[in-house]
Amino acid sequence: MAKASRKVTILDVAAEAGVSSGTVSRVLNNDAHVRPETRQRVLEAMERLGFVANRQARSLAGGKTNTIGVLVPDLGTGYIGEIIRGIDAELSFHGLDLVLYTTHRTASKEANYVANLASGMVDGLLLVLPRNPADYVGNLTQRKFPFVLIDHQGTGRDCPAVGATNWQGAYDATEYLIKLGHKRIGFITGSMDLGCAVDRLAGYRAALRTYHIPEDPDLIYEGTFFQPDGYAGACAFLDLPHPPTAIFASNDVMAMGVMDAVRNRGLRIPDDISVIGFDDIPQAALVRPALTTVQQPLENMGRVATQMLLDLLQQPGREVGRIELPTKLILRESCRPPRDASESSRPAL
Amino acid sequence: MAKASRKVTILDVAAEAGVSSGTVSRVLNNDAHVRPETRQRVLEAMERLGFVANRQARSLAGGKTNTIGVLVPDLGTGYIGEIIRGIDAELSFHGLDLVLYTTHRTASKEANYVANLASGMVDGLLLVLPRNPADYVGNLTQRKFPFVLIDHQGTGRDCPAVGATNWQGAYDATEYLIKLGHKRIGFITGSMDLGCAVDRLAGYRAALRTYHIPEDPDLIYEGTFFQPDGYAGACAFLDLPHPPTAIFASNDVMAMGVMDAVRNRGLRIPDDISVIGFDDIPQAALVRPALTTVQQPLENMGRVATQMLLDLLQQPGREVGRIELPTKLILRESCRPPRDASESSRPAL
DNA sequence: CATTGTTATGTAAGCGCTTACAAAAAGTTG
DNA sequence: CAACTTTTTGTAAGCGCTTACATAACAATG
Repeated sequence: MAKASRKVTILDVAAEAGVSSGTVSRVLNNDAHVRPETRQRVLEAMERLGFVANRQARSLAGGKTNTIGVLVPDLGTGYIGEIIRGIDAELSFHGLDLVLYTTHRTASKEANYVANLASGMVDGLLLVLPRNPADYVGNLTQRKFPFVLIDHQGTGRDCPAVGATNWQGAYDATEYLIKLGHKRIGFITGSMDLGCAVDRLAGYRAALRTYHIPEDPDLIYEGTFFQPDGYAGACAFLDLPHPPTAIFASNDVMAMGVMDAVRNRGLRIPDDISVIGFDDIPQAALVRPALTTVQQPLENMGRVATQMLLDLLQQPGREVGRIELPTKLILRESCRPPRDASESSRPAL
Repeated sequence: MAKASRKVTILDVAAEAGVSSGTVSRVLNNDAHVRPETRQRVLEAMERLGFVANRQARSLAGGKTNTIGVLVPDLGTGYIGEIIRGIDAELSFHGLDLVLYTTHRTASKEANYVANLASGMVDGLLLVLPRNPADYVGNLTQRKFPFVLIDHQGTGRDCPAVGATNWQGAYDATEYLIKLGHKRIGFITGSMDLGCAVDRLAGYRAALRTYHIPEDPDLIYEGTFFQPDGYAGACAFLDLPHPPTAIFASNDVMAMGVMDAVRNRGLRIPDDISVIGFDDIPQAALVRPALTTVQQPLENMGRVATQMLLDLLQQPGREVGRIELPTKLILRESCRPPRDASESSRPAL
């Protein structure tokens, strides 16, 4: 008995089952207008011949690819991997394929991929940490092409997007440090061309304002989400005449760089300097002291974005806004009240 | 001027340029038999109309998909991400698409995907950490369907594969611990249905034999490459009447579980227990103390495997064997001589 | 039993492109 | 200039499947 082969087409199955190719196609597509006995006969013929449908032909003839394009800035970080895991799970569940493209953080490459993919190559797009969505969001929306942005803010227009409460997360983390008694809190930003980085900085600033702590520009270091920037930012802060007593980094990887720098200065965490990160990647719990961080529901973001996209596939042009999944402050061991804090200096609650 | 749209076909371009669709196709495929002036005219018409070729149609008519299927057991770990990064880079360079499938470590799902994908859906397959290649390797080889196994051993036949020197890597790591003075070295295996796990255990055993250290079955814990097994294995070792002074885990993720368990016992790394992992995923350098580990050239494995596959695409049926890329022991901070070691107890060099 | 309505199946055009083969055009040689 | 060769282009079948429409078969009703 022959196994799966390129040569078995619906014509072969039709001949084997004694029906037309149209009926074979109906069985393939679970059309209701097939008698159960006929359906069974066709399915058995498929099994006997080892028939496997040709996806290209189905896409071309049916006008659908059953494929979703996923654009990511790069690979290899746990952050992206967790999001893709959620995407992959949802797509698998719905029998859709995932085609992966890496933009290498290049805006022109991103726009180029989008233009190509949205021209019939995929049924929809998931754009993870997009660089310049303003370049193409208007066009996609006008054409009712289904897409969802993941972890993004800032196109100047309402469009399908899933993110986390970056602002609130950063506000909560800063507030927590303030309530511990910290009045000088260093902040290391992410890449400021990304909306999530902008929101986290804004949350930090808002918490300072709420508690009437003046913002000190020397306590804000612009980073790029990479570990060396955490290290460099912490060194810059510790070189100040009045160094901070706490450092809040915009992601866990940079927070680990901060921890390195603090230790290299012979200082202790959290006795001398408290540290907070953002993301709650698995390693945050593994470092010592275990990192206090703002947890992002990465995998769930992937899932929710995919579900949103699938809804859009069913109802093209439907109005969908932004969904923000809650962040959560995860308290571990990297924070404590500042050394010179006393009860009288605590903010009134 | 109209931009990319599904509606522009080669017929439109042919009309615009005043040639036949056959000529448009020749230009599309860089056929030599087109006059330069004609070619230019057609390219300009494509530009004017915003033509984008339909990939499904090209695949169906031309019999090639220009797509490579990549099967992985799961996502979210740095290990897989690094390999995919290498694959992605090579495929991008050659203008091929990457379609990603996750088998969720299920052998039947793996075999099913392979059967489907190898039936004209993709031009070739890259199988990362395959579960049961013996199920389908014979069929693929017989049909001259191009595939490459990544990080695999044990199909009982020679076939295209890229791996790392697991045996040598484990031998080197164990040797290093022995030379530090450790005589009781715990070993946590990976999933023993994977060849790489088998090789690592074999390398560990070989090093013990070389230095005449008797193998103690209580010092070998069978794991599955997941972090909880590292934790559980370390707990089992530390509960022994004569616990080990060092623990070598078959991958970094489990090594991090070991670190957790050691700390929860109030012990210090490396003062009380030395720890070694395997892989050198990015996170290995981030934990504290930084993990000594056997580095696998993950990204390069992805690259080399992809190059091998591209060669096979050009010459189907060509005989290709296994390539092993060298591992490398990366010394960091998680190891030191055992507490009771003295110079006289060091093995003679 | 005749009529009407519903379900099931067959037929064939077409999805967008490739490519073999035929025809036309261009170039070379004696 | 005629004959021959090479290059370029047009034509049309076909890749494997979908699906609109026509036809056949079956069921229900008066």
